[in-house]
Amino acid sequence: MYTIRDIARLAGVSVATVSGVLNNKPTVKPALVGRVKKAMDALDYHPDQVARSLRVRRTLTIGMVIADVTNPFFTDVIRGVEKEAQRNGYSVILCDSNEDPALEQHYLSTLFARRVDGVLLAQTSSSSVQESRIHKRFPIVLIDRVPLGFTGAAVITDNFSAAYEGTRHLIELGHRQIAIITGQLNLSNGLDRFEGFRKALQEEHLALPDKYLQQGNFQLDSGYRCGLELLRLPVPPTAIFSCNNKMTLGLMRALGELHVNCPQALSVLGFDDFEWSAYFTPRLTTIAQPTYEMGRQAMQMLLRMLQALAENDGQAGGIQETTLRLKVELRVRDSTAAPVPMHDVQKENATVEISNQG
Amino acid sequence: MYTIRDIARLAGVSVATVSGVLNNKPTVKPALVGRVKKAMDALDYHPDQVARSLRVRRTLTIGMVIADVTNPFFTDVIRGVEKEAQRNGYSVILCDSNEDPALEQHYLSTLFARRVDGVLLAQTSSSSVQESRIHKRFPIVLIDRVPLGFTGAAVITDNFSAAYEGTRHLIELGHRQIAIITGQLNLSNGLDRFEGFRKALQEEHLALPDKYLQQGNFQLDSGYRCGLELLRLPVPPTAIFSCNNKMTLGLMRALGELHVNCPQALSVLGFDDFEWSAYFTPRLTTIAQPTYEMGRQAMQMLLRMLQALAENDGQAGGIQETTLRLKVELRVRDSTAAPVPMHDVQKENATVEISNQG
DNA sequence: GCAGAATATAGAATCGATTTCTCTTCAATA
DNA sequence: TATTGAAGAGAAATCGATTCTATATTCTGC
Repeated sequence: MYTIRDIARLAGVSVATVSGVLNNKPTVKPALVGRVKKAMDALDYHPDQVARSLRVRRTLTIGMVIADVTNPFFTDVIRGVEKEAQRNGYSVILCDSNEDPALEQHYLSTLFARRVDGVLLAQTSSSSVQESRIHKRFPIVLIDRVPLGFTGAAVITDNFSAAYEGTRHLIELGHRQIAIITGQLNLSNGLDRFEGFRKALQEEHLALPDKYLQQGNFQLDSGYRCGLELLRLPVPPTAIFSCNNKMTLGLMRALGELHVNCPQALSVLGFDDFEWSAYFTPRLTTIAQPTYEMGRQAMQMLLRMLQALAENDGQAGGIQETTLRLKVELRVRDSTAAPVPMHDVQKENATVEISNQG
Repeated sequence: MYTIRDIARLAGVSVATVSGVLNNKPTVKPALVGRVKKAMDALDYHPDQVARSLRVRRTLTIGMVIADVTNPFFTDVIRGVEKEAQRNGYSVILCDSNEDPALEQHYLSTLFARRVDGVLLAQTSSSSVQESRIHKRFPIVLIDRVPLGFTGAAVITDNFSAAYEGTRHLIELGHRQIAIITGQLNLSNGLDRFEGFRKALQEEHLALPDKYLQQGNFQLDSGYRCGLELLRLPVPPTAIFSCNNKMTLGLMRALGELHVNCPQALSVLGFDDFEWSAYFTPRLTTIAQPTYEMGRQAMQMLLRMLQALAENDGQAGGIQETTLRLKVELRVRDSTAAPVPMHDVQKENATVEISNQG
């Protein structure tokens, strides 16, 4: 393993000159640049970023802490982050907190010890980032979820409007008995979706019976359980709004098991689009978040914060970044349709019974 | 930001003692350990891993280069890697090569410059790792794909047996006209799956018409295109073996568009299981790779290599790691069934024509 | 051709940890 | 009491870059 001194010796120049070449300093004479580069090629020299990081106090590395790499929502976000990071010479240390606040804390400490320049965080509990101690360590951009009332650096989607528009879609199809399967309500993504839903119902003076409000936890299993609950009600809803991709899958499973036809007997609207939404039977109507774009924007915001820090020589100041709220897109496919009048539904159910026995 | 000297001063000990405490050296007296720890707590001191890495020439960081974070196969592998890495104090720098050999090369260079201790690599082209230059830089464990004839450090699945068993399943159901949609054949995963398929056919003296062999590229679109191709043949197959998850989705889309009933008119067997295989209509019969376990095993293999290197003081030697080939599991669900006798199929096709027009 | 400014380069200090070396202190043992 | 050894203080070297300072060199204008 060669060092900058080996290169300097071979090229017959000083280490400062080699460093100048490495950092494209304009003061180095072209003739020397050539000699130095030739020496670097000859020894297949690659400067040690660790040493460089120690000296310049920048690692060109950021940490990304997410709740679940397995969720296609996050993988698309990762793609956007990675792309933008790579374009700017940054590497990304990925940490999967697995929805565990303790593990999340542990990862944040590790990232700090490794002196990452900044962090992108999809927090699992609202408490962890409240601590200003953590914010003092490095710039943080929140993704997808923010604590209630948070207005700082973050990239999220306009969950309220999204849920509102989605629910309007169901109402406009003629649905009056609409149920919801929510996620956790202590973070913005869960709560705002519910509030948007509720507002749409209220505007139309539609009731939301207690039984029609099922609280899940964004996991597949909760969608399944809440789905069974709803479908077995004496008066089941004619449409269900499921607040994320995994719960929608669980819900579809419940439909399948109870042989409930979708969309004839029940319309399903799911939050989060994903590559295979369009391959389901029926093709799912979803609310698509601009996942890739969220990743890109979050990384760009973090880069701006890092730049500002560098320019102000470590002092906070300059333009403060504020929460960026991206628009979503309603993708109407085949899982939502006008409700069938009540007696028709009962006929439908009768048919289902027969096919159950057959 | 405090340094080890600040701690030493505050605790009234030497820096060597603080270092001893940090590294759990048994020579430091318990009383001093307490005093040092109190000082560290008081200043919220977190030792600089960058400085440490420079000195001890280990970063406790590994690189992971994969072809597509968006593929659930890889995200499950990542989970396994992350878990095992975290348990051993390692961090993971994730790089998504996006199936681009040039980008893969770029990432390998970056990882080297950052002095990662080792690399896990799902290579996109067989050429890149052949270069011994790269292997000299750091230990590498290949995942999922190896160059043909490779026997070094790698964790893959037994693709040959998997494809063989899967094809046997189709044959035992009574299928005689079986087609395949393969991936690229220049890497082990693509080729071995095809070979296993071919062997099963040969044993039963079943023909493989040229038209029944469709070469895709592991992307969704190719599964769709190859699927259309197969379904429009004058004599379409009664069963199709699709060699990865994305192509299976594309194939299912082709089925849907042509209104081909699965499994009545056509059986589909897909390589790769994923969380939502069981939520399709029909539920997909798949060959499930132990993805999480692959990640775990690969990380463990890399850790063993690192340990061996440390013990031999940087000299290669000791036990050489060899390719680990994990078993797969055939998950029979509803997309495969016995073929319908020919005249029934024609009836079926007739129905299809009608419903096409309707 | 030369003073003085501008600039290229050499040499040394630096980042913050680990580690080595010398030397002191104190306790246990013969 | 003398001897041995352990624990750790204190100072300095080290990892491999960057960067500051001082020196050497080139350039400009008269």
